[in-house]
Amino acid sequence: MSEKYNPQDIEHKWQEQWEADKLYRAQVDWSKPKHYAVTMLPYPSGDLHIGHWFAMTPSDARARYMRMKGFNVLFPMGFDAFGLPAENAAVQRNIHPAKWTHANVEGMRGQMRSMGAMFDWERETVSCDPDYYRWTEWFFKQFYLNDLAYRGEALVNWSPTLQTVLANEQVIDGKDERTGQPVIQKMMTQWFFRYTRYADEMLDFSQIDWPEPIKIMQTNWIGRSEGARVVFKSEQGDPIEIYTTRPDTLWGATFMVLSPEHPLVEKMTTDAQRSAVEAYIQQAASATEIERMSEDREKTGVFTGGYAINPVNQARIPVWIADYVLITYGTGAIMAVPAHDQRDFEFARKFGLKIQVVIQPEGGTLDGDTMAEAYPGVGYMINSDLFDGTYASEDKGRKNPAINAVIDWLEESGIGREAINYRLRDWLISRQRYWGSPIPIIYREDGTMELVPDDQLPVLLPEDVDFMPTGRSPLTYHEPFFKTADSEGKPARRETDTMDTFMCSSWYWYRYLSPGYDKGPFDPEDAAYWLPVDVYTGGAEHATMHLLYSRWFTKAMRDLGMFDETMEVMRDNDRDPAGLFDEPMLLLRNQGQVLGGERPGDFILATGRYEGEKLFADRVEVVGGPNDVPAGFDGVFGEIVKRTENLLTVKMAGVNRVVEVVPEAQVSIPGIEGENTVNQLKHHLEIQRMSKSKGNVINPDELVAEYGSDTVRAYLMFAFDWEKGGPWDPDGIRGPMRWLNEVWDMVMAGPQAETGDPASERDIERKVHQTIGRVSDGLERFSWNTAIAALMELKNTLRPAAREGKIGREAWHETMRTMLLLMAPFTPHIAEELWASIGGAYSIHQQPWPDYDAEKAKEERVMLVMLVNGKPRGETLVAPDITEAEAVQMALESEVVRRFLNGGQPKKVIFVPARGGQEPKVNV
RNA sequence: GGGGGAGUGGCGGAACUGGCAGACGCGCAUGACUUAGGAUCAUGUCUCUUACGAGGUAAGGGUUCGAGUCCCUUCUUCCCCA
Repeated sequence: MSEKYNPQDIEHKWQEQWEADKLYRAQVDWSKPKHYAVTMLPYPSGDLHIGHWFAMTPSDARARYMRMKGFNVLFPMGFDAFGLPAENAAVQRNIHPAKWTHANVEGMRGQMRSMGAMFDWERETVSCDPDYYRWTEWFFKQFYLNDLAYRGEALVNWSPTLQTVLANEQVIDGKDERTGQPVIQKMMTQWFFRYTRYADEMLDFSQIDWPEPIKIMQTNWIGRSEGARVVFKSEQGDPIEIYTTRPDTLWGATFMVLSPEHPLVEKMTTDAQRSAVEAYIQQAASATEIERMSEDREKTGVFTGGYAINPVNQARIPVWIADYVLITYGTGAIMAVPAHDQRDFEFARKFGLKIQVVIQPEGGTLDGDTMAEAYPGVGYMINSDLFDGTYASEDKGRKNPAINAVIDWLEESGIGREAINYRLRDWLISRQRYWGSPIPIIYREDGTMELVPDDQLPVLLPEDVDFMPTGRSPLTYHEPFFKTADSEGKPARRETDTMDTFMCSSWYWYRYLSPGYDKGPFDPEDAAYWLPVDVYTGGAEHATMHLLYSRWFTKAMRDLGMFDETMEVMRDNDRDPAGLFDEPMLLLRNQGQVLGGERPGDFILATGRYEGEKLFADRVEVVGGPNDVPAGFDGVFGEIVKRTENLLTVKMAGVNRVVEVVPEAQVSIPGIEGENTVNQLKHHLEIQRMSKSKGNVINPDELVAEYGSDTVRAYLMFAFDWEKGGPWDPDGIRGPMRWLNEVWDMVMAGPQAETGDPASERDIERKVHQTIGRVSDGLERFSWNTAIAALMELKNTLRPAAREGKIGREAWHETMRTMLLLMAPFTPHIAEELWASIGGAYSIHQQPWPDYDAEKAKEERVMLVMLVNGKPRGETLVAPDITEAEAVQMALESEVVRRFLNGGQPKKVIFVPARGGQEPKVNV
């Protein structure tokens, strides 16, 4: 027996060899078909965790497979390097974000090399490098020059104590995460991209193969609705435009509701109502939009004292303000039709407003005074002048006869017009942070603004900055940065907001193509060959953000002519560019998350009132462990094993106890100053999801040191449903470890006989071809676990046969060669080493993928399964291509079937022919 | 609150268009070899039943010759908006 399998001896060796030979450098080669595979680039948090391996190594396996299939494969890697954690580190540890980030990039790049992936490191891009963000800024300029970027008003999180804007992540439960100070919602001027311009096009997925849930989520996120815009007038004559999806209910509008932020509120408010209105506006400012959209919430609102005229029937209706109307959706004002809209109904009931029925269900007698809930359904229009009797179906938009007729009439009479509305809002890209790409804008003394000229790009982030622990961006108090001059040399102020990091990640796969190129974001010569991205892999959590921004970006680039040159080069090379620049990635697949394994939960002390076994806790304290329980403590204490909302399951003396944390409970969490809330407790107790702060990290470096990279790769691809992910099980890795050990021993042992047993060799050949089919299919379908299961099965078949000398020298070599080729994408190092040991030519990764031969894979005899009423009753050996007539006859004549039919006649006879590796079946 | 998933042995999971549920692996059990075993090898491993057989894919209902797969109701759970 040869030496034992020791991954440490071979993995590093081959990684260096591949690197030295530039084995994975991808070069444009028009004579070969290309394959551009991208996996989402990581944020350089400092530590590569198992989740990165889970996302990247299967993508690598597939890229390797495509290469063996004959494609010229580009598989690059980079870092999404701007973002808040670097700034937090700067405040907490007094390290400059750039330094922190680059150190992390260094470290992670090194860790990533141990994956043995075929990343082309010469194409690495790091989004915080000036060489990269120069082009992020350039994109901003192009969007601005083409009316895709503009300045507008938006609600932001404003801290009155700190006098600064906070990012959403910095706000928890309406308070600043760090200081616990209250945060209010305030309208401020921000930069936007015209996201909704491509809303309709983004609803069209016909050109891309993306997972169905992603398409549904994006569709709902865009939220297209059809309806009408109608102009009401205040009694003073000011127009108040509203948007409605139900213009057929206009006659039932008995009041109007404006968002508290609506510009007309002040003018409409009467003196008598002024103080109430102002108090309400202040109260509304402290609620977040998510809270305001919640339908369960008790409706609140205040009468302005003003009235408006309903343009369809001249009715004088009161105007209210309420926080369930959002300034950022539609027009910030609604007509309220309480009879047919549930939220309006609840509002009207609460404040005693009139409810007027205008859609009557067939044969029904709805009455506004007595109805218990809004009736949004089907019926005939009533109390609607000339439209009385028009049928309102359940269809939306123009398909509904009532809506259709009313829209026509609104347009004829000039009261309103047909309109499409989107839930999607424009993309707010301003961030009040330091560590992001600067916005290349200068504000001049006269109030106008100008763009920073191209030859001055990038606007560099200053390095000599101090971070104050307030959450305020240092750019706002760094004079050398913001004090500048305009094109005429007059004093001017530079924009101190930076761009959303989603901007950086919306175009990085273009930069990979030519990372050093300085005449544009990418070189058309490279782009013409590689684009578009053929396969994109990453987490589904990016469904409505990154993946939608990316589509918008590509469409905008296309319309601004940024691909024109690329298309020219394509045509020069006889490649038709039609439709290739409408979408960034043709095929998308998502992996799930690998969760941390078991770990000790947080230990808490809780006291309060008992109801049976359950404790309603009004005081909860997070402590280090059992040693921190005060003597004589009489509440519930123990480890939290589970948390659902504010229900905690606490393991106390081996018994699980349920603790409900009441909303006003007094909570204390070490490390978070001031008075803590239930929400912070919830936040703190995210016990499952893996992250460094939660202490249940699986460190891939340690696993690699113990088992080797190939085993870790194989385990990650084998033990999970890739799309689902799941908790890490430290024991399961033994399976793949044994597999590789046994493969190693088997190959190293060499052939045990000069000539083998012909029948066994035929069986082996069949198994090999079945395996080629199954492994290829698994790789095509992103079903790594079934592919590896097939390889394990092959090993299980080969090993005893080889050991017993049933495979002759020649067949043995042929079989092992094929098996190693099939393993190469998954476990590249051991495949290379064993390949070399049996005399294969370097490198196995440059060999063609084995051909599948269906004839060789075919079984000679298969079981015919005979079922009665869907239950298997018997089986018999037949030829795989048995005809229906033969099979049916065989079944009907068989003893088992006759016995189960019990002399009766079959209701129906169904024959299912053999297909896809399954046996033929007869059901009677 | 809204949106999207997922519930299959002790565990991870398989079952591609409805067609023998539990492939492959972990764990476990029994035996073998060992000074030893967290090594290796062999066999077994959904439940009930002596057997014939019956039941079984979160719960309940439906469609079908046939349902883990399709439809309806309920429950649980994870993710995203955060």
